[in-house]
Amino acid sequence: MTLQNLLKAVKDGKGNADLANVDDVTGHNTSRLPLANQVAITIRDMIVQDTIKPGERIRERQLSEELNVSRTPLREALKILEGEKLVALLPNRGAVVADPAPDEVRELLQVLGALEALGGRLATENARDAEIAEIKALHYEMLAAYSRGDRLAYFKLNQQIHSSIMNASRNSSLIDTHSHFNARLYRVRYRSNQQNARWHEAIDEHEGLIKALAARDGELLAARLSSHLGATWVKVSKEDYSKDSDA
Amino acid sequence: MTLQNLLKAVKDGKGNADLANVDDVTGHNTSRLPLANQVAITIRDMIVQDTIKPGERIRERQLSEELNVSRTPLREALKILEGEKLVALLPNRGAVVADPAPDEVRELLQVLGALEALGGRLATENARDAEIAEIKALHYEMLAAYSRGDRLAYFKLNQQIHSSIMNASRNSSLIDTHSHFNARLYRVRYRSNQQNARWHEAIDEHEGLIKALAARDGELLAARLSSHLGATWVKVSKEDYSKDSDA
DNA sequence: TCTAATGTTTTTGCATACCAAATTATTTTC
DNA sequence: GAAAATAATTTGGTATGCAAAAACATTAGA
Repeated sequence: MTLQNLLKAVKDGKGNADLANVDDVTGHNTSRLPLANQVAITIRDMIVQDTIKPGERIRERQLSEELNVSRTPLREALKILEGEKLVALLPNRGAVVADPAPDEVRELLQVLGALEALGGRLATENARDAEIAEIKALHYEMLAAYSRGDRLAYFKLNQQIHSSIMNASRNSSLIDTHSHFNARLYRVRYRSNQQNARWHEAIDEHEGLIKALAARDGELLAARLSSHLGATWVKVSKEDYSKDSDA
Repeated sequence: MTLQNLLKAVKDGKGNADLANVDDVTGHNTSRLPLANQVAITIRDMIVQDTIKPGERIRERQLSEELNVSRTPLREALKILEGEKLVALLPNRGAVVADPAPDEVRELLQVLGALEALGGRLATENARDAEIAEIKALHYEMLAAYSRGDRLAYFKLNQQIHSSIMNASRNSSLIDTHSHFNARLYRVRYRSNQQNARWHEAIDEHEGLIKALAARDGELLAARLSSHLGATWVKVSKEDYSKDSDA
């Protein structure tokens, strides 16, 4: 894409066409966000979706040309992502996509477990019946995906269920932090989902989650959520950590 | 501080004297960090220590002159702090120091409680005996401060105890996130500490914490930590939320 | 006197250009 | 083929310019 197009697009008033200028992952409209934040969203998506791979360098001049923004907002975006630990900024050596070591993944899963436990507890207090019904519905859809062997659909529904539980907690700081940690772990869990052979244990665990939620048993749900994440670590840690692709 | 001093200090070669160029709050040497990060540390300290007050506007030209940095790294710093929710960046209106509503404080305390609960549990597993002994020692110092009616010393020791427990968890992601939330709540808790009349309940609670830690009873410590934070909310929520000073 | 409309000044958001220092790539030398 | 010297690139930071938005001041009008 040339500068000309860009200028035109920009003049047209609604932002930069190279930055999917409509919605981000969470469905929010981003076109009126500061450019740096839009850029951050774009890069974040690239990282989470494995478009740029862990350890890969991000060259700011190059990327700024690809996205048709100047270095200034791009550098700001990188600072944002550094704060989210999705990139590491090495002094004088620029940005690389974060590549959490197994130990760090274990740590992150522990924290995520604690966050989800709290979220679960709060959800049993605050969720509306309709929300619980919807989560149940997602659960059945997930079972359907499982039954079909559709790992991708399974994975996405699984994520959706967990997010929905968090949303039902009504604690926006918690929701935020959770999605933050989730982003850092997304790739690892995606890969784990593709490789893992012990699918139906996870299904059983999920069954238990839904029951605890339906019964509005906060303690039980909290306990199950955090042990669920513990089990995730067991799976992840047993996997082949060597490089490969397929996103 | 004048521009002149600044220029001189900068010329002297080792960085910017207005950015306390040696150590930050956590005792780390910052002089080789990127300027934006140094600036972020400086502003963070100003916010936490109430040098700039909640709701106050941060004018980037003015502040960049005061700190003797250009607008670019300052803007990057603000993006960092926005990610930490210590400042809010309003489009076309710049930065204001975050001013969490009571509801948000409640949310944050819940999350902090969950984080500390996890930290406590892990600490009972991972702390060395010497660490526990040190935490006990801090506890007694805190009692001394209580006995003297020295609220400031009490407060700082209290913070230190909680941080020490988190450090003993050996989970660096957790430690990070905790200190992050702690920063957001620092001001509120400081004020609460100054105003609160029910000092000795807190002392009792602390007594319980230390016992649970010494006994390496993870569940108990976790439970007590999170209810301790719950009690903090009860205190905070009852306080006078209107403006005033004294930091 | 308060409100509203208008004009002026300030600030923000972003681009561009420039440069030193550090890093990386390439060549030369042994 | 490794090491050293050299060249090319990249980063980190400054400075500057400028359009658009917001804040502020001023004046006019009910």
